[in-house]
Amino acid sequence: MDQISSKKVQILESALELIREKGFHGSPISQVAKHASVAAGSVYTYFESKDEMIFELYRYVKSEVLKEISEKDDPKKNFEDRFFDFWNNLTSLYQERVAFQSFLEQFTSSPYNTETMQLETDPWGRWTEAFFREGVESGQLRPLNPKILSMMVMGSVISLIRFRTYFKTKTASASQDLHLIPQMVWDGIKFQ
Amino acid sequence: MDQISSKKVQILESALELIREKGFHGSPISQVAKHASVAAGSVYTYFESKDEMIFELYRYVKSEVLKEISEKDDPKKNFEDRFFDFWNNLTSLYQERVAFQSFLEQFTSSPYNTETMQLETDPWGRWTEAFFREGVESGQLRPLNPKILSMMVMGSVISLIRFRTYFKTKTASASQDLHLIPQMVWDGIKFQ
DNA sequence: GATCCGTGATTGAACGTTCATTCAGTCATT
DNA sequence: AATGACTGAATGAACGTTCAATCACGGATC
Repeated sequence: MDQISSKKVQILESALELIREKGFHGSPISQVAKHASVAAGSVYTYFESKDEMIFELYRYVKSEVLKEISEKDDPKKNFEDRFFDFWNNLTSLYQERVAFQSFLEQFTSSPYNTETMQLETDPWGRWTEAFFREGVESGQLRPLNPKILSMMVMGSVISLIRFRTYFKTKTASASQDLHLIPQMVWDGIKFQ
Repeated sequence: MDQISSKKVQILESALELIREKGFHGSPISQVAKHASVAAGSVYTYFESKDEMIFELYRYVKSEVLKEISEKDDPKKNFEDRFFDFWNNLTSLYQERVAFQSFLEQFTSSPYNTETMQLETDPWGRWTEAFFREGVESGQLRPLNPKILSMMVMGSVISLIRFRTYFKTKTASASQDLHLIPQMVWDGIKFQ
């Protein structure tokens, strides 16, 4: 019953793709609707306003990321392995679904990301926090606030993806080195 | 002679502040002009269009950051000290001038950040790349492409600032741990 | 010193466009 | 025939940009 109507998802996915290409201003409802093969007016059957649509898109993307990453995590492994799984799964996901990463970045740095929005219950945020807390409690990570560890790791993932996206063509040499990044991050956060 | 007209700087600073508060859409030329105490039409004496104004703002902010950071760097010190100076100076700068960081993030993740824009000669980008190259060549950093090292460090700085901004009030405990971040980053990138 | 003129900067109302949103009408299903 | 989903043209507000009018000021003239 928590099933989201398929037309609603169609609209969200259409908005996601458009926003990746053109940003928030470059994505009028008329275009979003056209790409989703519905009429402009229909968008308002599913969302109160464009703003509300974008807030729901934010929740949607984070819930998709959570679904994907949490289901591939194996809590029975030791934490170091789980960390590299986490890293690889997240970078692959962002690589496959470029619009996820692009939308999240745009949203986060935009004024949509109000204080209210940040205080909203955030399953993905709580999951990552719990993940890193386990690392700390099992003694494999530095004894720091898991929010901070999480922030550092996520920041690196984002930097990496951005790097890959921007420097797709040139600097083939550099791309060799990219494999070393998760190790560097691990060396930074592990218990020494 | 390369002096930028003070009215032009007034407009840029006004736009910077407004964009930090309200983002690109929330910063119409009429408002930018009002905050800069000029008429809307005058903006077009200094910039061809709103887009061109935003591109110039991007160049302006990066040149200000370069000026500030490069003048405080002391190449005579050993690289580890220079790294911590770099870190502290950059975080302080972004803390003092919140609009710099906010604008750069919004710009980078927006469609303004076209391929053409990225190919433009970028003194700040070249400076940081040279900085990390020196670290590699002096044997104090891991032998990686300096672009990648630069990216990792900048990503962490940004994450830290974001963290500070968003979690200003709550989690006072966490803020103790924030001091440890540059050390963690250094442990990740130093030659082991 | 007072007055006038010319020039370039500055103004802000007006224009045309784009967009979010609405709603009267149409369609599909039962 | 009734119901509810769907449509897309119409509406009005907001915006980027233009440009005729005004202003500020330095020099020329008396």
